[in-house]
Amino acid sequence: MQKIDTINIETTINSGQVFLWNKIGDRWIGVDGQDLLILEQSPFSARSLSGNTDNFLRKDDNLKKILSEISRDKIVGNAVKQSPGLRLVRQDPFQCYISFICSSNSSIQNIKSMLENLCVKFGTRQEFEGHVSHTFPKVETLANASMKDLMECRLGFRAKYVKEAARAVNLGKIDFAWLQKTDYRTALESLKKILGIGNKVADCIALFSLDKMEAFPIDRWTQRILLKYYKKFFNSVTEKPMTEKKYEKLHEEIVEYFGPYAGYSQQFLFKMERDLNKKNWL
DNA sequence: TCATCACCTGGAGA
DNA sequence: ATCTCCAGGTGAT
Repeated sequence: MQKIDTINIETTINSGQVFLWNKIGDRWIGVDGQDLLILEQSPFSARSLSGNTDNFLRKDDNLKKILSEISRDKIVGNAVKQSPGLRLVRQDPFQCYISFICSSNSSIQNIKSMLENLCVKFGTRQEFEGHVSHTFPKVETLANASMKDLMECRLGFRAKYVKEAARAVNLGKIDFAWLQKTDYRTALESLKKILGIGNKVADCIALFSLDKMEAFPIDRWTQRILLKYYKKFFNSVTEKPMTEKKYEKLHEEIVEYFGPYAGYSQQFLFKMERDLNKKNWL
């Protein structure tokens, strides 16, 4: 039985929050903004170019409190038991922002491929403990990238979204430090002004990089989960794609039901249902 | 406010 | 081989 604050790396990497990770031997190697991380399960070790891994691993979270709170819901409680060591990680906001813009109407493999292409074309080549990787592009680089280069990364119709989104950050219209400090609702409104960011993508960015624990991304999978296990609590949920208004209404009901750590609940539920359907991530 | 529909791309199944 | 459908959605009518 592992301690409550022991992270299970593979479970966490394969829970749908990150894309740029690869397992090489016993090591998980990942890109987080300008940083590279190497994680090993046993014996546990976490190392990075920057020297700081606590931030990424959310060492400041009170897991005991969070897990016990979200486990008050029986189904979430089972999901928590089913995926011991599953954690949220705190991602580089710009990478997270671009990643989920790229995620729209695409498959996991495809998203990963787009992001890898961006790193190779626009990132910095780095060597870390014998592994060669490319870091994520800097804001300015992506903001000034040509459409031709972006299209060569196979972004398809997302190329113009990525370009404009990067420009918005470069111009200061999007300020991640500020978004981190402000409240969930304000952060969401700000993000949704960007072309290519709707409710779902905004929620992913808010949860995975802006410390908004009440963010609860509702995608096709989450919707299925709500319909399957929580129909009587959220009677407005259907299998049809949701409109803007319905999404917001449902989210309010969700936070009311799941509480301030709804984002953590979502992570466990999502992982549970993906496993049930034998869907792997990376 | 809501329902349709198109959208780059690559992989899976018919 | 060729086609169709779909994948962690979103924007434009």
